[in-house]
Amino acid sequence: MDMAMATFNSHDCGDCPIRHRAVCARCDDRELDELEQIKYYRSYEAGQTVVWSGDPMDFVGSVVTGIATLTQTMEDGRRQMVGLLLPSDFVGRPGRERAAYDVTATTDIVMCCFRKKPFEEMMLRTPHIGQRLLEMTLDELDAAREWMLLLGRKTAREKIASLVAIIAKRDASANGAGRERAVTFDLPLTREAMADYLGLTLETVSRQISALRRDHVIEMQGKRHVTIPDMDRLLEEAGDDADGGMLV
Amino acid sequence: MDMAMATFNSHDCGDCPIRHRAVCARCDDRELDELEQIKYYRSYEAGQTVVWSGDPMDFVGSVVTGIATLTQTMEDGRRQMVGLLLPSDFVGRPGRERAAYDVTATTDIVMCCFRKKPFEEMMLRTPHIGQRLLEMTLDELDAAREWMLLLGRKTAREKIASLVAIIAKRDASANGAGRERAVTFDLPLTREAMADYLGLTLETVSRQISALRRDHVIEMQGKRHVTIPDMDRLLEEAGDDADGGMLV
DNA sequence: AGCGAGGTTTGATCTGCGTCAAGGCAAGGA
DNA sequence: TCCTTGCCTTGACGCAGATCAAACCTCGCT
Repeated sequence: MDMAMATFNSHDCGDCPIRHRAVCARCDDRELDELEQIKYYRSYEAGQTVVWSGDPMDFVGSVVTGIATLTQTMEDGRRQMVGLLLPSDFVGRPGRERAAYDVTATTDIVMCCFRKKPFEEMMLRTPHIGQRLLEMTLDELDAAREWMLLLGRKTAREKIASLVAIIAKRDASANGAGRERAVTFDLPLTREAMADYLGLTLETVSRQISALRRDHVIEMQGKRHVTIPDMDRLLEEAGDDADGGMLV
Repeated sequence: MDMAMATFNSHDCGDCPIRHRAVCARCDDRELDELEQIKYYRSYEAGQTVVWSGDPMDFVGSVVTGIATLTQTMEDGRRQMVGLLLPSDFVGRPGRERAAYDVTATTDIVMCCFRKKPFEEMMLRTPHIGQRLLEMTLDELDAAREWMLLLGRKTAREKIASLVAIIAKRDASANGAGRERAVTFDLPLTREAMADYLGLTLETVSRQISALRRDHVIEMQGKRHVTIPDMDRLLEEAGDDADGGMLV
């Protein structure tokens, strides 16, 4: 853990603690200086909307701390979350002027943003930024496709188990955790947000969480704090293969 | 239409008729020559598997003619299609050695492939290939997210209408068609493949197609050939906003 | 302490789609 | 010509999850 923090600090891009996983991961000092010119921070409180779908969006950026979501809404109000943005995830698309989705802060967040125009110009001059962005986009595409399997074919119980497993995994890797038993963390989403992510109603989410608790697949302290006594058991409930389904 | 064919031929990459939309879209003559060195064709018959998930994959490439699918399978056999590959769509991921999904030909197909290693090297030397690949990947990501909305929130009827609309649209743009009424085309998928795409069973697919036919949203000649008397009506049934939901 | 709001849980009931089962249709092979 | 095979359609029935409804818990505010 101490090691991990040390790594964070020695690799910052200006003062972003996420540089080693972000778009500027492979930039040298000169390039970081150049990015610094067009960089600024934005912060939002839990519940605030960062951008609305269809609005002009003149920046791109990464989440530094906190959690945001990407959602799509139909005219009659049905909502589907299409992305969960955890620290170091990238938002915005070079070459597009308007946001395609609603971006909402579900906890207080800080984002490290670059003005879009100069960022695009720099991308053209600095191929490895584009390459890094391609890698990140391909990872996102894989995540989206894993989610399609979940939405199309998994049962409500499997959906909940999958979501808990994913948050546990991301949380563990963010905290540099190893192989210890009894993983523990907070659910950063309301029941309603989970429902929007999983293609369920909030009542079904609540019932299935209760059921998993009753069956000792998860334990809960209060409504948000989760402990996982046996990660393999959880992954089995999620219907994933043992390694969690992701090729690296 | 004649114009369109002329355009195809004057832009070929070697003899790929899809060059203007493929990864080599912005290559100059020297670069095309270089690609030519590492290029070869593969063809498969309807029903054949191109690669199995987890198998080593030493090439990347584009579909030239025909239609292929990307599917994911759970251990108990539940299947979800996660991508539909139409002519000009790209397959394979630079930087990964094994396929993450099953790739299957649903019609006879021809693919234009590049050996992966030299392609990756050329990508490093030729930034605009990577940029083009990024554009294509971002488009795929948008398509995947639109599909997440469909899988998570649409009814069976809306799912079928959406699928028909998407095939109609892709087909129309491939054939350079304009704004004429009464769009007509073949469904390139079996009922079972549609079910795998839509997160339904084949019986439900069949029933909903019958229902849309009964309600004159679509007309059918035989089991595969479709005519759409009123595209706006179809899009309404699909639950999309008028323009089809996609920002460009 | 009392109150209200947002989030959560739980119960009762309904329904869209899955499951199981039986046939239909067209093409190809003997 | 008949039989097989693959694909599609239709019907009957059941269930997982949606919908409607009520109440609870935990804050923060007055």
